[in-house]
Amino acid sequence: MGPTACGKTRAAVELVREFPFDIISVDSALVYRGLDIGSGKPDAATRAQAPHRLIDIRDPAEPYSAADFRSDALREMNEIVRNGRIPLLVGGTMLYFKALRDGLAPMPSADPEVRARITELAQREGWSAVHKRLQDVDPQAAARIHPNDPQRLQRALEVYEVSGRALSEFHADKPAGGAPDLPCRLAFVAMLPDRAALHAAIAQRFQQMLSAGFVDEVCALRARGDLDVNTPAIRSVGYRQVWEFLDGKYDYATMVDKGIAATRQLAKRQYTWLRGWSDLQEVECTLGIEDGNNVKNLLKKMCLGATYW
RNA sequence: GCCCAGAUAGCUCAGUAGGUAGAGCAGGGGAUUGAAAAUCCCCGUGUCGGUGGUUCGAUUCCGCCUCUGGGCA
Repeated sequence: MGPTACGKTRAAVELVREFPFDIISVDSALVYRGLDIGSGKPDAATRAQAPHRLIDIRDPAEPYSAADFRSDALREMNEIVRNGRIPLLVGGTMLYFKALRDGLAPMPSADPEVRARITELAQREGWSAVHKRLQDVDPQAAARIHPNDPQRLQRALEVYEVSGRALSEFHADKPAGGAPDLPCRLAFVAMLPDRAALHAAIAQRFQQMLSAGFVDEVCALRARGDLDVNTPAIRSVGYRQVWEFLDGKYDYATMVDKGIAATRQLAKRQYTWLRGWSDLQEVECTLGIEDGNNVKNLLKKMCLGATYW
């Protein structure tokens, strides 16, 4: 695990050379075909050397969710374990890691029609109306979810509309102690570089993406005609800013600044997740080529000291 | 060289009829159950360009200086 641009892929590629690991990507943007440059997707040569599962498994117009990830990842993990190998989950989407570790309460999945109805209500009467309605059907969720948080309000009301049952009840159903369906034990290792150093790496990488044709990649996605800035895939860091630049919302220099800032903000949220993560092994991360070795050495130590596998 | 307009938070700027100032963005902290690279919450002391003067008190008014735009030569 680690924030964006910390060198997870590079380290993973080194690990598969030495350990019997098969890589599973834990990344909500890499699942989309056609989001290559701007998502930092490992290139063909890298993937030939170190195959990644759960990359390019969705069209950008299709939704993907933490629940989808969980079932996909479990399927892949089972197969890898059956082959006598070890799953190496690599990525920065911390909710996916959490969903995998703790499980998710069994609940109805997203329903586009219900969502559209709730959005319509919000447009007509404001999100406070949605919050009020939620207060009637699920006071517990209404108390927990901030009235300004449209995404969570919508989801909570959606669950009720679809099932007639409160989101909070579904949550309460989930047995504490989590996920008995994992095919192996999980060990969490994080790369957490110095923040200022990461910021420099983020800026450099964004420029590299632009040199590599990021804007053209977004042009190609726009040319399809069925995507817009509200599509989850296009809301990804960088894609949204390039898209809005191409819309003429701001100039190129502003796009670069906003893209880099959005990436830093993503990294910040990833740090927040990881600071609170229990049983986390932190590996020394200097953003250099030696990081792969640092991870290797840590894993060897963990093998000696505990029975992780 | 002359005239005009600026100079206030990291950036863009607002403001103070004279009582030492606040927005947006950036940044920091946090939350996170089928959109999560998403969505949301909380956090604002800074020689108010420098220096003299007027004043009980100046970032605010006045003079000079410096710098930055724009105009005229």
